[in-house]
Amino acid sequence: MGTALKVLKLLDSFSLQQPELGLSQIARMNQINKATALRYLTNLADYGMVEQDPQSKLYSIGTAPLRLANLREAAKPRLTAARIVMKAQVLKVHETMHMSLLKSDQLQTTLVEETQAHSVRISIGTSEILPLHATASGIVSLAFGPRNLLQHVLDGSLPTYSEHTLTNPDRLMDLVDETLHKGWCESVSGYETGVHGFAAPIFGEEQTAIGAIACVIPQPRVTSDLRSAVLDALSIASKEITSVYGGQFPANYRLNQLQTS
Amino acid sequence: MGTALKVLKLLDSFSLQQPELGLSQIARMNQINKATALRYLTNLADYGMVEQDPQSKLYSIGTAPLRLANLREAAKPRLTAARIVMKAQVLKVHETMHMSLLKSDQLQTTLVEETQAHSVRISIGTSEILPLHATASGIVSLAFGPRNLLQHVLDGSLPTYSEHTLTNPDRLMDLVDETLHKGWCESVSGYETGVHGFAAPIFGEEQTAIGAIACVIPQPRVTSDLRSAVLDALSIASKEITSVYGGQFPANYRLNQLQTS
DNA sequence: ATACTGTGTTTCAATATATGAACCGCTTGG
DNA sequence: CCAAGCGGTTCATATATTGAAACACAGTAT
Repeated sequence: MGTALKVLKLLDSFSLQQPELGLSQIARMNQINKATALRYLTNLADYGMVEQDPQSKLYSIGTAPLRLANLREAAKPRLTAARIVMKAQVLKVHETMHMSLLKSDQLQTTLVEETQAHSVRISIGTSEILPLHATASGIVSLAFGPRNLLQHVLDGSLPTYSEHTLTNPDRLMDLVDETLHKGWCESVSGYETGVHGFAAPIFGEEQTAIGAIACVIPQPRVTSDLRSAVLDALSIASKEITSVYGGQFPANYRLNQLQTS
Repeated sequence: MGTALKVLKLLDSFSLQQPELGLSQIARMNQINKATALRYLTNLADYGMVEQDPQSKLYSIGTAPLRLANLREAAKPRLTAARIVMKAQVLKVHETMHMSLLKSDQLQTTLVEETQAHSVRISIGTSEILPLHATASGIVSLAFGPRNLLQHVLDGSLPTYSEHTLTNPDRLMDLVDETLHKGWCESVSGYETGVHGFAAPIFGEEQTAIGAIACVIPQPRVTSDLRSAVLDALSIASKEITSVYGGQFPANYRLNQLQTS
């Protein structure tokens, strides 16, 4: 492994829980010599990747990442990058996918990538607001999103959209729990009759989902082979779009293919 | 110079004008061997600092900076970091400073750091909207901000706030031109009588100001020594806050102490 | 067809660079 | 008052970096 890569990996020492670290601490975490750690950090600081508080001597993330992030956003906006990821997966599973993002309490459809493989396909409009309790994307958002969101939905009314819409708070909680364990969610005709929805979370800051990536399929086409392919696609898209948004997966998150229930 | 720093400096090859670069191009720009450039870029790509388009083989900024920028923003928000910078300068010049940011067409005061050194000092409220044509911060924003902003202001009315408010579009243009050359602006009683305002730009994406940092002083205290100290402070604050916002100075920008006119 | 010029990538001996144990000065706490 | 922790420095040793040359490939002009 090159020296430069080892230097860059020091950046992974910093986290939301420990945004500031001392020299010896960093050396211990990465199992490198203190002198080496100092040289690494000096290199990072020279470029602005980290900065050091003159008083406390503690290191933290610097301003260079902000500059580079601005540059990236200008050159390759998040939405564009996310769309590219989705296109690739749609070409693999031949089913329509959409991405929705949480705007305060609402789940807003932001990107839709329709498959060209079938004449019968689901059409969703951009900017559509999805009900949190009645869609796979919504359930995923409740399970992995901000803590207060679930309570807020349970406190409100749970409108009925189809005969299969979950309107019982207890059963909704069960589904959220199951989703937390599986890492993904399947909604069977919960929003529109005859439509299966599969969704996986998109994470922002560690631990919290900022939205969901989903695949919607007309019921007759759903087979176990297709389900398996869709989950693979969602797993990849979830990872890559999370990365495109600068997010991080919680340490314990995994998308489990096999249904454990 | 350490290898790691040389590797990091490759990131400076990318710009808004050239967001995608090839291997040979990068090697030439940085005057390093092609093989070395490849190793450097591989290191950067392994960490996600850059990414390579599989088809075109071109490199661009990757997603790691987004992740690190999120982390930094969570740990040390821009506003907090900017306030720290301002505090340090206020302690040096013993005069009140404020930072204002452009929100679409309006210049909104966002941070105020009052000096404790004088009993007579200017008080400004946060969230105050500053007139673009009548304050030093406003003129700086017109000079270095978005292209259409100046035209928009000239098209509208220019309200009078004091007997010294600039209401003549031609003289306003002159002041903007002068500000463009000097890199800073002084407003004498243009907004409130008896108040001198000094301002320098804060840049976001290259070439465009996102706001201004200013120092406001009661007229009787303004001396040439103080003016000189204030300009030094503004120069430093302008640089550091621009950096804290992940911005970059235009290549030709410089804050000129000596008034050339 | 053929030679030319530009890619990106690989190899390997020469050498410049990174490494880590020991040490220093300092602060903290028992 | 000593011991243990910290951040930072030194320098001989060892290891990782370097760059010329050669490679395969893709256009482009001869």
